[in-house]
Amino acid sequence: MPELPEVETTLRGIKPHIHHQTIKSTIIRHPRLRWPVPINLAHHLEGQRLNNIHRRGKYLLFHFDTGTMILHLGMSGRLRILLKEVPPQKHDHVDIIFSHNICLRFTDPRRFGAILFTTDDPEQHPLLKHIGPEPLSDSFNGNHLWEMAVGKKTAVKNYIMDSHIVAGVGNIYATEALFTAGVRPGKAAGKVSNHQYQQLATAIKAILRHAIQKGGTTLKDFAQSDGKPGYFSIELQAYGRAGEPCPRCHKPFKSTQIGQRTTVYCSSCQT
DNA sequence: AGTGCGGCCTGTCCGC
DNA sequence: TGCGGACAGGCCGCAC
Repeated sequence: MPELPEVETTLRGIKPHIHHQTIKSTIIRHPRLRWPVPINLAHHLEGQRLNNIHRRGKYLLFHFDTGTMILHLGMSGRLRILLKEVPPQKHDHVDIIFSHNICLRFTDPRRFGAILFTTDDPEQHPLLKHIGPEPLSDSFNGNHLWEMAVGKKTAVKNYIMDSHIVAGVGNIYATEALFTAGVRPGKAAGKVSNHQYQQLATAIKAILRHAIQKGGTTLKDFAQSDGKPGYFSIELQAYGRAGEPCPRCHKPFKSTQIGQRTTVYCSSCQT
């Protein structure tokens, strides 16, 4: 499922093919995503030149003179570049075709993804307005986590997955970062020490950077025509390893539910 | 205000 | 082998 590194890799994969290109047509086969795809999306896009694309958290923002298309991959969404015509498959919901006949295809089996359009400042859009700092920026650090956590009783894992605290940390990398930093995921956010938050911020940055770097090797996959997704996996130390021995202390990993999400941790190494 | 949980979806996996 | 059910998951938006 796309986490921030996959979204960043998607951005890098598609951008060279469509940057500064003009949209010829738009095909919406299935408008029922997380929210309905705007009926007038084609009206906003057709004839428009793509000025730029950038990422905010797990959102991709496509900038045009007429406004901004906001796209989220949800948990099963994919974007591909098609260099030639490829018959659409079952879950290929939206095609955006550029004037040089390159197609940007949005595929999403579970339809938790979203495609929206705003004519206003996208940073002021309700979905983006209150989002926290980018995890790889300098404004995200241990002090930020520490300061925002004062008095919070929610589990630290929920806390770092809250997009208002920091943008784009999902279940997989939250689990991994908590393991790396030695922080128990169920601990109340307000009870985590400043020292642990420094470790945690460092771990979040490191794992995201590592995953993005790994993703760089798969960029070519975004322009494949055979439908192979351009995603990748890094070696995960804790996520999905319930019952397996902790690589540090060899005690079996425990599994629990926090905020209705599967959480794996080492009861000995994470305190 | 802060916190927790319901709901949207479908592919995959498991047990019968 | 076929089928039903549980599960996974991001994240908004509601309810307490």
